[in-house]
Amino acid sequence: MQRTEDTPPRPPAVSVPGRPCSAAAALQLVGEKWSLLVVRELLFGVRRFDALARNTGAPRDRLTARLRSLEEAGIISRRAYQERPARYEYHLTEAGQDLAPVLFALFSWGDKWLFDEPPAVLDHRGPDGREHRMPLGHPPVCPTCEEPVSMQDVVPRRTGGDPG
Amino acid sequence: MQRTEDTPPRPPAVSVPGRPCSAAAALQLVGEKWSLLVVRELLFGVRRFDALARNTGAPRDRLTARLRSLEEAGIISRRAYQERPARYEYHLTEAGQDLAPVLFALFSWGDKWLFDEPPAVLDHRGPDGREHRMPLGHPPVCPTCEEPVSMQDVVPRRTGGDPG
DNA sequence: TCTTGTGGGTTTGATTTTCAAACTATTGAC
DNA sequence: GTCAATAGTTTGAAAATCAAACCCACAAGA
Repeated sequence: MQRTEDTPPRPPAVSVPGRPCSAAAALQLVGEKWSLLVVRELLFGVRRFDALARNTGAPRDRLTARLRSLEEAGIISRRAYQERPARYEYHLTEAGQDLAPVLFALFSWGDKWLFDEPPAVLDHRGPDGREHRMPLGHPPVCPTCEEPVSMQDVVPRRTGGDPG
Repeated sequence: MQRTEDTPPRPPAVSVPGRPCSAAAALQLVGEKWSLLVVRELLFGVRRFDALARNTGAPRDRLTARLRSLEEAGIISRRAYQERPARYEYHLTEAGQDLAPVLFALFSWGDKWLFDEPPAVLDHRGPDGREHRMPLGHPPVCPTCEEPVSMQDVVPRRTGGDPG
């Protein structure tokens, strides 16, 4: 299936087994091994195949497969940065950049539960150009009632569509 | 390896290939297929094997394997709720409950990019006991400089440990 | 007593994924 | 003419996944 030049990359429709759920649908596109690590590297600005392989640790053939499926999912785009010899680099689409909160949440959880001292910290470059440590891991707050959200108090409700 | 009654369930140490990173470490524990969907169901209060199998869509043998590895990872605990016949239910540990933000981020991304109308919405039961729709998907804001965070402006820095 | 149902799994055998390592192809630099 | 760099592909073996069938202890109903 060839994507024409002018088709805006947008994730395709997915169907999920079990409970109808956006998170499950999301995981169908980014839940395979290495996929989110590839997104992490692209978020950090890494662009080239070899660097992606080194920084993720993914086997090269798996990396190739993931890059293809992420591209098909509209999460990354591949573009040549030179011809002869053909060389490519990978970029996140807008949908791909929007995965940053997922990575932040994983960073935060890993920092809290898996390490006494985090193996790496994130610095944020603010609008003044200066960098400062970026703390992660503020618990989610319901923007409506402004209470911290415990999932105990969250109930999923189906919207339209076929009944289960 | 038997876990004694008094050992508090805490995720074990993990090592990751590629870039040293808490997110990668987190994915080693919850990145296998079905794991995060199991956590989702437990967050929703589903407790029993059969219901977990139905609601996630996981094959029963995979579900068994995931429940065991999540337990070993200190993310869930298994307890008998009756003997004769032995019947079990599954609960999230504190570490497991802390995965809620990861699921929220996936919900949010899926809602935004994969559906015109979300297949399910989350309602929040506030402290007054009344329920209201819970909007997801506010972009992350740096708590230090209070700017919305673009990952373009985030740089990972290694902390102590062996140099790469 | 015999059957059916429920809960929580195992087992089976086939398919699919993953893996590390070796290999290829194109080109520029020395 | 040899070397290195980039972006993969190929190979053959190991591991993970799958649907479906099976199992066991018990309870309820006929």
